[in-house]
Parts: sequence; structure tokens; C-alpha cells
Amino acid sequence: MQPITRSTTIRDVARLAGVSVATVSRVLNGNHGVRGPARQAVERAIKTLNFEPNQTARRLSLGKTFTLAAIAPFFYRASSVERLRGLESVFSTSAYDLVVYNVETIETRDRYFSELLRPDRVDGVVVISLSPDDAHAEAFERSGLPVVLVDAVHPRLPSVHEDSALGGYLATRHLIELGHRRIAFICDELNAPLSIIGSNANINRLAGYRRALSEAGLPLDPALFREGPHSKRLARGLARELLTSPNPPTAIFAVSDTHAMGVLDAARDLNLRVPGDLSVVGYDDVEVAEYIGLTTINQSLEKSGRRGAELLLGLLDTPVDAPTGESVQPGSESIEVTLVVRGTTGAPLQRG
Amino acid sequence: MQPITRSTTIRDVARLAGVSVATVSRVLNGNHGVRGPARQAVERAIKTLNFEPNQTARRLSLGKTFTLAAIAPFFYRASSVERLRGLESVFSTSAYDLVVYNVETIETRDRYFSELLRPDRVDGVVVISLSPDDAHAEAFERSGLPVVLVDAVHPRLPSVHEDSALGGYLATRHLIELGHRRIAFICDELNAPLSIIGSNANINRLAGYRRALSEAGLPLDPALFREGPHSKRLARGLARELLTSPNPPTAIFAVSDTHAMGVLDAARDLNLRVPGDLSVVGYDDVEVAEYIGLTTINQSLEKSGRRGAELLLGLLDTPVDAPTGESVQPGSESIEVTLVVRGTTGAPLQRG
DNA sequence: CGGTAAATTGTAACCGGTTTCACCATGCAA
DNA sequence: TTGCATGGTGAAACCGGTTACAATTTACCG
Repeated sequence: MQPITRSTTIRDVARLAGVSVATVSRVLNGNHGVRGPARQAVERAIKTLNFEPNQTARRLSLGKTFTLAAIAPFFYRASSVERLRGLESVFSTSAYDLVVYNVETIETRDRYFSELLRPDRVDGVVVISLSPDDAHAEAFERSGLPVVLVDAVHPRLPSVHEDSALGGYLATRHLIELGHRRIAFICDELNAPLSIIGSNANINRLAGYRRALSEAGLPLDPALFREGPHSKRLARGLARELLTSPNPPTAIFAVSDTHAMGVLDAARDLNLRVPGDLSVVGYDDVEVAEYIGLTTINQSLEKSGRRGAELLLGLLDTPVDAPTGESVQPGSESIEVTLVVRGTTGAPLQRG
Repeated sequence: MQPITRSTTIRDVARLAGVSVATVSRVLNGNHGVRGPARQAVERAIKTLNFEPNQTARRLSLGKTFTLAAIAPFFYRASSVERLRGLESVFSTSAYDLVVYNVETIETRDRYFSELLRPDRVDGVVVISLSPDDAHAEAFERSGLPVVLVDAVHPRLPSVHEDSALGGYLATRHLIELGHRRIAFICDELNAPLSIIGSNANINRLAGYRRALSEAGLPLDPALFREGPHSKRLARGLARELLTSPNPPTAIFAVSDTHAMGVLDAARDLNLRVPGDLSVVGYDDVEVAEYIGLTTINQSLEKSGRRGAELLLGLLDTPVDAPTGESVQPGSESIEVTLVVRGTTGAPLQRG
């Protein structure tokens, strides 16, 4: 049984135009070595037959897939979607298709890292918010595929990442400048299995927090440090612990807006006024942050996606097999972060 | 100049196993017609060479792309992302890759609709929150590609959509049952150019609103109807108009949570207590809704994506060229909607 | 106008799988 | 033992493009 409609091929065009397939192919690919009459005949035939070259066949013969992969915890981290948006805006103007691979667990991450990284699957990969370990990085390099990390770093791979230490520093300094002296820090669990997923942003933000404190000559009080899963509800519990302790903080810097919302919940539970009794700073500047008036750190997530995409396209133009044998610089870059002051921060009230 | 690493092909495997490529291919595809010894030799060779068949070549010879497309206004409508999540969860367990095409304008929509709908590009398409017109629908059918609409409908195409009329009805009836008599309705601009993008959910929700009113014997007051762009800020203005009118509503049903947040802003501006002075119902149950305690309609967005994906996979198994000539039923289905009562609705205060 | 270089064009061999069809080796009945 | 059905196997033809290489034409020179 034959297919009802056989799609028109380059040979049909060649026949109609009275030339060889090679000539048609040359016209299709903008090759200059085709003279007027032949070129016109081919163009007319293409138009007549409404011919469009078969992508799959092109891919096979060119040995390229014209496909790029984005691997990310898209739904586990709201920020991934914003970054994806940046990727998409760049790739949609290129010849590449964007295939998304969502990672929810370490198993899926590892599966994608090993299954996808074959030149016959994709031409390049953007990894978002997932930190590859050394074994992964080596596998990436062996595959010969261009890989760009976004919101993650590895010494041997190009990346785009926000300067998390700076973000942590800016948030903390803001609170210090307002007059706060006891500033708590709430972050994701630093050693949880899930922290393998996710970049080491937490650690860097913590580093920024510490630097700001030490610059101001403030002590680092372990009693003001809490870690817990990326969840509003659990952050609420942590905040409650902090706020009901003997010597509570007057400000809390949360490592994400999600955490920060939990902190605000806790403050409401305890009838604390924000920012009078408690100042709160979040991180990410997700959409809700503006609505609830949360002071936070903006990382221009979309921009990071865009830059990552641009970096990858750059790598695609300059293939790995550099004739000199000198490997190209990984070329990491960082995206600026800015403090967005809204209504949840203010000077601490003087206590009795 | 030759490529540094030629990937291993099926012929390498055949040579090592001492069989023909046909036999290797049969083993790869689980064909039963290969006897013990040959089969084992092939399996050993595959393992030894760490062979993985080239996807592109398979695609070409099978005439399938193993790729599905999702076309949606991903970033213009937050709900698309939730639905995408549903799609992804289904497709990730299938043999298909998911390529995303983001639509921001009518031009990109039309471009994707015409460029993508070729059998050599994808094997199937899910269209999210974009209503195709008759010309599009016809083009879809001509392409022979399975297409499933999610959050959109067309008489000649299979679809998964929420019962928007029911949602509108439930929201309104809830308010009526609480004792409200003057219930306003705020929705997207019904005739704006952008309404071509987007499904006709607004109209159906309005229909549900009307039905609930008429069932309760309440009049439909045009003074209580407002339309404006999908924007919190503009909804705030519309709500202010309503609330400062001579005979203001005691409740407002907004067609999206975004609109509802604008309404809440307006209430705060006017020092109206919610729900004492004003009850508010939204629509969508986006993530923030829970945080701000908004009563709203939940449409299980993710589920609609999942069902759409399942529908598409079903269509892929039963090719279009049905031998009987009897075309398969479009098979639309609707997803249940539920009312989620939170803190923004209550009985109206008795007025002096 | 002959001769050579340069530009066009066509033939056929790729890319790496799948699959038809012919062939050969069995197994079983006559 | 022959005859035939059965089923495993391989050679080669696909799928629909690109491109190396050879053949042909054209351009330009003395």
C-alpha cells in the first residue's frame, strides 16, 4: 500500500526544471555557481511544485541535527522558565529547533546527560540550574558537543551565571545600611541530595552575606542561620523558629522569593509588622514579588538565558576541532544583579 | 579533512558480529525473526562497540521525525507553562522529542502554523491557547498531521479544554449563594486583535456568569460589565470605576487571577475590606492565588496538558489513512473545573 | 582561431539506517 | 529419498538530501 501523497523531492524539481539534482541543491543553498537560465528554471520549478527540502534528509547528509537541547528543572524552579524564555527568543531567530528536557530527579538528569550528549541527537546543549560534576563535564567534553551552563558553573565549561555573591552582599548591605544589626539568613539545604540539582548559588549568596557582615564589623551568629527545602511552608517554620528565639533578628535575608514569602507568612502569624518589626529581603524577583511589594534581588533571568543562547550559537560557529590544537577559552561571564527596594525593608524600630 | 571520530554505524556492528546489516537492524527493532546464535553475536557486538543507532538516519528511512511540536503563547500567558508541564510529563515517557515554539504575535503564530505543519518537520502538534480559524483548520487537515488543541476549540479538530462556561457559572453561583445580588464581571477585551490569540474562554465564562444570574432570577446589569487588557494595572482601573459608581457591586468576578489582583489593589486603594465590603473571585488558580488567599476557579492546567498529550499519542498510533475511509471522530473532551474557596469571598455586609 | 584556465553542470557516491525480495537451510510429510 | 512449507539470512534498493569529482561549457589570452 502506497502513501497517498508522496511529498515532492528534489528530484521532482530537477526533472521539471530540466537540470540535475546537484544544480537544484546548489540553488537551494545559495551557491553562486549556477548561471542565470538554470537558476531561473529551478526557481520556477520550486515555486510551481511548492517544494521545501526535507529537513531530515538534510540533517543526515550534512551530519547536523539543527536541534539544540535545553536541560533544566523547569517546573521545580520557576526561574528556569524565565531563562527558557531568553533562550527561546534567541534560538527562534536561528535555524535551530529548541527541544526541552525537564529534569525532576537526579536520575532524569543523569539520563539526559548521557543520552542526549551525542552528536547525532543535538548540535548543542544549554544546561540550566544544574551543576555538572567532574565526570559529567568530562563526558561533555568527550562528546565534542558545545555545552553552555546557565546559572551553574564548572571550571572547564563555558557558563553564564549571576554573581550570587554580589547579590548576597547587596541584600545584606542594604539591611545593614538601614541600621539592622541582627540579620538572619535562610537558604536551601546545602547538603541535601537535591542540592546536587541546582547550582551552588546558595553558597555564594551566603558568602556575600558574610562579606557584608564582616565589612561592617558585625559578628556572624550561627543562631541566625537556617536551612530548609525550597518551600514556602517550610520556610515559614524556619522563620518562626528565628522570630520566637530569645534574641530574634530584626531582618531576614531569604535566599529565594519563595522562602521570603514563607517568612512573611510567619511574620503575619506572629503579628509582626513588616517592615516595622521585621525587614525581609528575597531573591529572584519573580513575578509575585512585585505584587506583594517584596524587596528582593533581581537577576534578569531572561537575560541570562539570552546570553547563554548567544554563547552557544557562538560556539556552534567555531567548531571544536581547532586546527591549532589550542582549545578555546571556556568564556564564562556573569550577569549583573541589582537590588530592588520595595516595601518589606525599612529601619528597625528602636526597642525599649 | 576527515572527522576525528567517525561514529560507529550499524555496518561496524554487522562486521564485528559477522552478520549482515539487515540482521543487526532486525535485532535492534526487536524483530523475532533472528535465531539465537546470530542474535547473541549481534548483541555482544552492540555492547562492545557501545553502539546506538543514529536517530536522523532512522527518521529518514522510517519517514517519521519522532518529534512533536507545542505551539503556544508561553510567556504571554502564564498558564501555558503549566500546560506545557503536563505535555512534557507525558511525552518524556514516549519516544518523541518535544520542540517548543513560542508565539508572541499573530505573525509568529501564522508562520509556525504554516512552516511547521509538514510531515517532514514533526509527527504531530499540540496547539495551546491559540484558536485556529477555519483556514488554519483546513491547512491542518490537508497536512495530514495529527493536531490537538488545548484550551481552544474548533469544530473540526480534537481538543481538550476546560468547561469555561461551567467555571463562570460556579464562580457566579458561589457569590449568589453567599447572598450577593450585584455581581460585576471583568474580562479581557472581547474584540481586541489579541483576542485572536487566546481561546474564546472569556465569552464562555461570561455565558456561565449569565446563566447563574438568570437561574437566580437576577437581572443582567450592563453597568456591571467591564472589559480590558490582560493586565493587573488596567483591571485596577476598571474595578475602581465599578466601585466608585453610584450603585456599586458587592462582588466582582474577574476572568483571570491577574485581573482579580488588580481588583484587590483597587479595593485597597478605596479602603474597602475584602470580603466584608467586597467579594472577589478570580480564575486560573495560578500559584500566587494560594499565597494571597484568592477565591478562584481551578482548571487543573497541568492535567489539560497531560490529556492533550495523551490524545495526540493516541492519534499517532492510529494513522489518518483509515482504510474504511470513515474519518475518526475529532474526539474533544473537557476537563473539569472546580471552585476553590479561599479568603476573598464572604457574605455581603448589610447596608444601612 | 587554437589553447588553456575558469566556471557550470551532471553523475554517482555518500550520510546511516530500514525493508523487500530472493536465497538457503531446515523440518516434516509423503 | 523427494517435495514442499517454513523461517532465518543477506544483497541491494530504498529514504531525500549534499557534494567530490569528472565532464562539459564558456571566457580569455596570445
